[in-house]
Amino acid sequence: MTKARIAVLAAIDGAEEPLSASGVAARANCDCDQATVYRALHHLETAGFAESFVLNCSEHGTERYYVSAKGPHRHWFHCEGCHRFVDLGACRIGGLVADLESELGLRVTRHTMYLSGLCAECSARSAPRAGAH
Amino acid sequence: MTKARIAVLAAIDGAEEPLSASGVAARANCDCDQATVYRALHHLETAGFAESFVLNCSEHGTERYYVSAKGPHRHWFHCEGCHRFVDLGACRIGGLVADLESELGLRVTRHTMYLSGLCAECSARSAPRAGAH
DNA sequence: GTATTTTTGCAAATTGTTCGCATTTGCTCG
DNA sequence: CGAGCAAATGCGAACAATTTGCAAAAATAC
Ligand SMILES: [Mn+2]
Ligand SMILES: [Mn+2]
Ligand SMILES: [Zn+2]
Ligand SMILES: [Zn+2]
Repeated sequence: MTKARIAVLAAIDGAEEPLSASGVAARANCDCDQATVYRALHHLETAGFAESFVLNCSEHGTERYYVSAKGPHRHWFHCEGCHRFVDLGACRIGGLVADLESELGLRVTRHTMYLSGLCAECSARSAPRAGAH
Repeated sequence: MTKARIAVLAAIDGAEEPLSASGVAARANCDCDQATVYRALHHLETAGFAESFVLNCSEHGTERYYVSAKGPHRHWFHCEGCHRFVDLGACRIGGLVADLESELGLRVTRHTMYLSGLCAECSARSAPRAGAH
C-alpha cells in the first residue's frame, strides 16, 4: 500500500457517510493530486476495500460517492435540505434481487439503491408543527 | 407544448427502455439542438411526463436516463454485456421505502434502484452450458 | 395581427473525471 | 544497505455530459 492509498482508505474508513472524490481529497491526510485520489479510489474499489454509487443532488450535481467496504453492504438516504446522508442500515433487498435474478434469468453483479428527500430535521424545519400542538 | 417537446416526449413514450439524452436526440423526430433536448427533458420531468435516473456503466460512462412516466413506476436492470436494459416490472420496494421513512423520520421524495450485471443471453454466452448436458 | 412571454439555436463555459508522460516511490533481491 | 524495476504520482491537458448567456424565432395572449 502506498502512502496515498493508505490516506484515502483511512478517509473513507473513518467517514460516517459517503464521500465524493473531493470530499475524500479534503479529508485525506495527504497532499495528493486529485488524479491520484481518483486513481486510489478506483484501485480500492477494485481491490474490495471500498464501494461506490453515483448520486445526483440538485445542489451538488452528479458525483460518485465512496464508502468503506468494511461491515455489511448498506444503503443511504440523501437529504436535499442539509445535504447529509442518513444510514439506512444493512441492505434489505437481497431477497428481492435474488427473486428478480431467478425470475428473469439475470446475473446481477451489483445493485444500487438510495433514497432522497428531507431528513427528519429538515422536514421539521420546513413544515413546522405539522400535527403538533 | 412546443414542437421540440412533443418530439422528445414521443421518443421516450415510444421507447421500450430508458434513453440517455443522446439516445433521445437520435430518436426524436426533430432536428433540435442538444441543449434543447436537455431542456425539454428537464421540463418534461418537472411536468411529470418523464422520470430519470443516473446510471454508470463501464462502457458508456455516467449518464442520465429517461423513461416515460406513463404507467406504474418501475425499475431496470442494465446489462454490462450487451448494454440493453431489462424491465424489472413495477416497483416492489414501496413498502420498504415507507418502512424506512417511518423508522427514521425521513420524508422520501424519490428513490433510485437499479441492478446491473449480465442478462440471460449474455450470461449464457459468457458461461456456456453451465449445468447443461 | 400585434404585443408579450417562452423557447430555441449556437457557441462557449462548467464540472466531474480521465489520460499522457516524465519523475518518484515502493519492493524485491543480491 | 543499495541497485533495479514495476507500479504509482504530479501536473497539465483532454474528455464527456450537461448547462448557460444571449440574440433570434416561436408560442401564447390580447
Ligand atoms: Mn447534496
Ligand atoms: Mn451501458
Ligand atoms: Zn436534512
Ligand atoms: Zn446482455
